[in-house]
Amino acid sequence: MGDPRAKAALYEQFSRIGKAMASPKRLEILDLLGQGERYVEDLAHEAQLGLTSCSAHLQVLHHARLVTTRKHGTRVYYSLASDDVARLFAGVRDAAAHLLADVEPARRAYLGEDVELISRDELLRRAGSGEITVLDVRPTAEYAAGHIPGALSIPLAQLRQRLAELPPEAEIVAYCRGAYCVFAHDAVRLLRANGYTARRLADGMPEWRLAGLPTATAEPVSLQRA
Amino acid sequence: MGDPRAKAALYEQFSRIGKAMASPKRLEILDLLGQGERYVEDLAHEAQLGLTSCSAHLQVLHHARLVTTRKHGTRVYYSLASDDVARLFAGVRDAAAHLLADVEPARRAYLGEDVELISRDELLRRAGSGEITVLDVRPTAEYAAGHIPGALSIPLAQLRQRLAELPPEAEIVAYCRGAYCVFAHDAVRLLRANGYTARRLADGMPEWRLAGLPTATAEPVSLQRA
DNA sequence: ACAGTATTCCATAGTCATATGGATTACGAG
DNA sequence: CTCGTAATCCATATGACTATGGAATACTGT
Repeated sequence: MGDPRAKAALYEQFSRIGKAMASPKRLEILDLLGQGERYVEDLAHEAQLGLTSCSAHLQVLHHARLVTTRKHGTRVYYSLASDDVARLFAGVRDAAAHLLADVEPARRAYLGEDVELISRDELLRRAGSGEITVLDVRPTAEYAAGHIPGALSIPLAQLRQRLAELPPEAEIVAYCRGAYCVFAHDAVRLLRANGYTARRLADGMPEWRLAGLPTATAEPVSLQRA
Repeated sequence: MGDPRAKAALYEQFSRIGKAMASPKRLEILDLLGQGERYVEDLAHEAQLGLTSCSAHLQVLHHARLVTTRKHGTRVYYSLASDDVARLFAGVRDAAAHLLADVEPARRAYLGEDVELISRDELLRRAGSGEITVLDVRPTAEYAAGHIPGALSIPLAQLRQRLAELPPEAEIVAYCRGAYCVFAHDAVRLLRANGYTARRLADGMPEWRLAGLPTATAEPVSLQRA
């Protein structure tokens, strides 16, 4: 049946991927990197980690080759090694959602009440007619790194002050990092409270990209940096 | 940006799946369960684990809901919770193969020289014509749990004594548990050394099933149990 | 009810993972 | 060349994971 030590060595290699995804903080980092490259301090802040812990987690991900690095000036920018990694993260996240009963209460506790959804397919069907305004509520840097073509960029933090930029009659579809990101949830609730017709795209930018749909980069349609 | 504790709790849930796949032995168990249900002692023997360690690993997998149990008599049979789990394992394994340079040498060390391949597509194209004999070289229990319709069952351990059962002129396609299983490799090498034309199906039973292709169960075409 | 077997539970020892603070390295600006 | 900043390296304390042997539990067959 073959050399047991060689077999163990092979599964040992496979497990490097599993080990890299065995920490909640590392999964959070992978999720963030799915939006585009980021440098260490930024990731540490966003994932609520100490700088050294964050760096250590990034080393683990790098050792498992899930991320690549690029040096620019004094900063080190990390990105996902490939779309396979984004798919892998999505697989783990969705498997958890299907298999673990505790995910649903945790999701509700974090995201709050459900808001009305629209699927990617429906959005694509109705997008051409001009009756829908697509709104990207992520930070501008993530919008710049890749967004749905034609989407407006208003980060959630600025949305309340910039409601006037939205066409009052159109139906608004807000999207963000994904189904487990608060931004679009909060945005839809804010918009509806202000009389808009608004729904949330069922998933976020990474899924859009993985579905092979076109994306646009750079030059925000709107102004930036609050 | 939402409650950090709630966010941590959510990613904590996701990481339960990652933690379950963070051990080489547990991945080996998942791979085995992809062939069909198995009881604890059998798994312990096949994965070269002590009984209690194996049971403990199975508890971890069960706690992450990757496996389900069925009691029959004094035995507990474990199976994968769903095809999603088989897909998830395949994703981790294939990600490792793509991302980690150390996988290829480990594969060669375990499986030996490469043997000639045939893809699922080519097999399907040429299967109807009768020029190909499909040979399942896994243990009979795994054949019984699900095999390619029309495949002959000759477990690798019996192949040398039962060469006469194979049509001498036909081209033989051997398959087993998957691309990282020794059985089909050894079978093809044995067949070629005995003058047969033989190739290995590029992947195994789980991939066949996940591709939505038909499977047959029970009643081996050939006799059994050496 | 009793003996036998499969599995799980429990306690333990050794190893590995995580977070953190201080020192070190690498780079760019002046 | 020197200073300031970003990131990594190093040492350490704490907590988690793994394998294993012995005890306890659950079920079958007689």
